[in-house]
Amino acid sequence: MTVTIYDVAREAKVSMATVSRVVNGNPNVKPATRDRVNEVIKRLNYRPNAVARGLASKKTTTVGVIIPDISNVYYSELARGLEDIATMYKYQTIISNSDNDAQKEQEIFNNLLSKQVDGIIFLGGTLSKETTNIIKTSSVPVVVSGTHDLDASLPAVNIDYVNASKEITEKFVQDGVKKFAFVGGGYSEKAQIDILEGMKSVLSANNIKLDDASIYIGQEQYLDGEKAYEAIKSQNPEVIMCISDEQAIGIVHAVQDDGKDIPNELQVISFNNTRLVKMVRPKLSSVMQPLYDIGAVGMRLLTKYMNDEQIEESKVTLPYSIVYRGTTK
Amino acid sequence: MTVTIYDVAREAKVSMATVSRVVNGNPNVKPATRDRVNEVIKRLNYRPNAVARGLASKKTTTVGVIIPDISNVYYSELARGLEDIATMYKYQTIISNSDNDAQKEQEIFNNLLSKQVDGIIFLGGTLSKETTNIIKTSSVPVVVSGTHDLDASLPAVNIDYVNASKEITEKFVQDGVKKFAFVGGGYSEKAQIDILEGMKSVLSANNIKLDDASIYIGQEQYLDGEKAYEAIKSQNPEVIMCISDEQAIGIVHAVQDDGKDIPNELQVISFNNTRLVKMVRPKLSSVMQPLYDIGAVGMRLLTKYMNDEQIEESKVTLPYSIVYRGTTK
DNA sequence: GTGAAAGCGCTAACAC
DNA sequence: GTGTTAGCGCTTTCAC
Repeated sequence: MTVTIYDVAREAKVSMATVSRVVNGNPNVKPATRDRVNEVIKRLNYRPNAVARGLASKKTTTVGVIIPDISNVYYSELARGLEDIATMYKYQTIISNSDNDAQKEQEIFNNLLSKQVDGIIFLGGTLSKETTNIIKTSSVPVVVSGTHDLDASLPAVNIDYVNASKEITEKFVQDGVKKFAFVGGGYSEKAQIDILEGMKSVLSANNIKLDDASIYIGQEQYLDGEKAYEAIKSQNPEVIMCISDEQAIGIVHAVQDDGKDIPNELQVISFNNTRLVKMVRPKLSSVMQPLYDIGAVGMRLLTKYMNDEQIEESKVTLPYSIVYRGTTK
Repeated sequence: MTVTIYDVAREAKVSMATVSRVVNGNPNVKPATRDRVNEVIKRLNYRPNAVARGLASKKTTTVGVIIPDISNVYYSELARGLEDIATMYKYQTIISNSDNDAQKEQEIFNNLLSKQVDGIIFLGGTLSKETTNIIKTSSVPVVVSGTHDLDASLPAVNIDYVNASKEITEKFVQDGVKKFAFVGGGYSEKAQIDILEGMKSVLSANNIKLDDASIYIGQEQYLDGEKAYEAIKSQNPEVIMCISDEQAIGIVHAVQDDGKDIPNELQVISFNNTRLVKMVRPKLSSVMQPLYDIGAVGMRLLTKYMNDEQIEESKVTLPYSIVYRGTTK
């Protein structure tokens, strides 16, 4: 029924080995033979069985992707970048949603290993200690994109959130801002830690306090923005620094509904830089980060590991820039 | 190095066949033997090789997903629904972006077949004639979610765009609207055809003309919304019906920048119902469609085909509702 | 209830 | 350049 390499060999009057050579582009085949084999392949509509090939060669040209939630704009942008590079290097991607749940992560990881993927890329979210440990004992290469493991020992690609946060905070301090607030939550525990670290270092250097009542940790969602504002408004912040764009947009609307003017009475800035930033009025000030590239570079790094290429640097830090749009003065 | 079924068999003093039975939950194993085997599996940390299993059993528990663009909010929502159901039925998903390009679709399709996927789900976009033909000759089941093939012969899940369009158009006609405009483009050729069909049937029944100058076909993107408005504003439409939310939001902002009041001077309604609809002010009126479910139901349908379950209906039409929010009167 | 053995479709030595 | 052969790790008859 299905055409196998054996059928092709018989029909072309060569051995399976020769057919295999032709299919795999091995140069040690006489052009005439090659042509004959190719003709038969076409005529019989032969399609190599990747599963059999995977079993024999121990390479599946498949990589696993563990992602918190593909329907989240931020992550789907990373996924697109990663997938494009994978395709470029002839890999297919098995994508699974973890909801940033440590147990699901581990199940997915084991499934991927059992499918004999050549490599795994872990996106965003937070890497739990257990997951990190399992990863470290595995023999397939793993790259982390858009987050770190807790002790930053795995190959990873990121932007420098600490610095971005410092830069922004300094700018506001120089503008005379005294009351800061921070809004985080969702999958971005690592970003949260970094951004708070940046804020706190600058603020304490300037003797400005960031008390707990001005920190809100919720969900990275639009509707949660309202809750966030509700939670911190009594502190009368002059600036709200928010990880997620979607949440920030929720805040902007909640503030406006509260009758306050943005940016004159309250400024908002976010760190995600999804396409959403331009879809609000006023446009959202944000840290521009190359989402697509974070995914793409992560996958490129993974291909290097999978092909045993020389790795200069297992940690890649991509540049960011800060764009002050309408929600800041 | 890697532990195989043979290692487990030797260690547990049984044959490979018995280990295989235990792993696959075959009941014909004495409980005592089962326990012993399970103990060894655990001790040796044995993990079945899915590739070998796939080769032997001709089932890979993997399904292929062909999607126009995973970074598009609309499609990533479908993808999430589909993936959840796949996980529930123990399938993994290989996801590839086609950019709605017929040639890429076919390449992806062939790659998936070569990987011996148990089924394929085709999302959104437009199915070209060639792709449709290839699909029809393939032996793996294929389900189409969020679009139809041109002669609607493949199993598919959709909402009834024609009716939704009629309903909306009738409402506006009753409100006395005389000048309609339509904005489409991007991946949604099928939706476009259906929506225009619905509009035209109602309009012609009411002797209202929809001339070509009031139809704009562009890209499903925010920035394209401005272009769309630029292109049709000279026609002074009272209502713009737009497939994509993102594009519709672009239109809303372009209209506002033009100094016109929404909804009093111009009304806008869209058909995608992504999360974006609530993230603009005024909130976007739109056709509510169950994106997550379109993906989920599609995958459920596919599992039925893969498991040779009874199929009552190969075409599923999911309900929609029309929500008039702030961009309509 | 359990084992032996034949494949699944391919790659990768190795020989010629 | 090309063919032979032995696996890759598992499932699946078929015996017993």
